[in-house]
Amino acid sequence: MNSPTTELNTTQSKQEYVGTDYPSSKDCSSEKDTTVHNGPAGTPFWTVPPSDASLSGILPHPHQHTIQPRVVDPLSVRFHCPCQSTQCQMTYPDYLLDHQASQYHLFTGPVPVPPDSSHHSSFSASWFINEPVLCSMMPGDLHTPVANICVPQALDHQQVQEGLTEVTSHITQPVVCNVSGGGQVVVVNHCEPAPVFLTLESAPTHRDDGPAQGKDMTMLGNPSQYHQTACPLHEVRGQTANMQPQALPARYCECFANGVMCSNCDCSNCHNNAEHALKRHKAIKSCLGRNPDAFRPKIAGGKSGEVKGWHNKGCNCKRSSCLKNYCECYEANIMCTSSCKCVGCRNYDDGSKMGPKEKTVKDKWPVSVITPAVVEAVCGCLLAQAEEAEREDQSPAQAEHMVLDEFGHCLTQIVKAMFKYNTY
DNA sequence: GAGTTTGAAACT
DNA sequence: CAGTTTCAAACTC
Repeated sequence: MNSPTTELNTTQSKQEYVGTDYPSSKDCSSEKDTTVHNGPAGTPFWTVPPSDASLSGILPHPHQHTIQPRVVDPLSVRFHCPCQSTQCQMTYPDYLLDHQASQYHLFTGPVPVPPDSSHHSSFSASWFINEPVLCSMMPGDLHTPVANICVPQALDHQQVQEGLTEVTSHITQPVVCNVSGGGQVVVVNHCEPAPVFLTLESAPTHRDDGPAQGKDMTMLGNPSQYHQTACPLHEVRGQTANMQPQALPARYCECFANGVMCSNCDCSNCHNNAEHALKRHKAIKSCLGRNPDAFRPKIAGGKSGEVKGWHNKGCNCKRSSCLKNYCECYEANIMCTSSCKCVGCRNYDDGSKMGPKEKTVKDKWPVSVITPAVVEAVCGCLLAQAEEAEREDQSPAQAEHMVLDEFGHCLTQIVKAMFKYNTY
């Protein structure tokens, strides 16, 4: 089974924080935020209305579009929004996203554009996917926020290109991006309390340094999700202190693998830092060339509810029965699925966990997609549809029809997702 | 803390 | 794609 991706949004809401004004530890899945924050230049950070607790790709919403990628570059895919509506604020024609995906769904709420923001229009978009979203922009279009990144005008072309390439190389998880009119770029991780800051100078040495000052396009990922501690001592194989390596270590460094630069690590002769941005970029490119999923989180989905997610590739354990932390599935506290190629697996739910003989892959634990989050999302969809019917002054019968139609869409998506995950 | 086991990732 | 190598983390003592 391929990586079980989903078009279902199981994340219930989005939070947007400006600067350091974010909670220290909150489960974003429980958050609802419909307020409008003021950005540094008085530009509002628009948040998405609560009806966004929706299943992506389900709502026939005027601001929701399925964007089909068109390959432009090995590192990026250009997306074209089909929306021609003036109501939709996606006024930027192109979206450069993660090349790994074949299809993304972009959902935007009605975003009012301040009258003075012809260039730096506030733009809020939530990528309802459990896939990495890599944002980039079009060369030569420096002033146009693309895929929710706003580039300060002070940057020269090369900076922008290099910087954004860095950005595209490191956002390896779903993010909600905000665009400010003042030049500060704030990318808010969908389920992390701390924003992921894009800055324009060399990276702060520690994430706690707070928001960067808007000079460096180096991506400072929030490492907490994938990297709780600094990466351990590692040295590039075959590389001595005197040697200039051709590329960064393409493996074994957790920071690098997670798409973040080393910070406060015990690395020896580390090149995974802003100082070696070019080499780092080359290494990233090289890695992606070999393996497009190289910077993809291993564990996807399952932000809330009983199902914690799934392993994108599946484990390959042979001797641990998938009951030790050697097993990535077990370590992530998830059960093995048909994606796994493990031998003698006992990491499945048969009620006893004592299965003496290996089950076939199809007997293994099926990934449930009907999590509480999904249920809630469906309810949100139905409610949004009812509200829309009300706004449009539809008759009760017509409103009922719209809601039922929406429910049918939701069910279709759920069934699709179930087949996608479980490969029955 | 040292040595062993294990499995992911890179490499061939 | 399969086998091998390398590595770091998990585990054991």
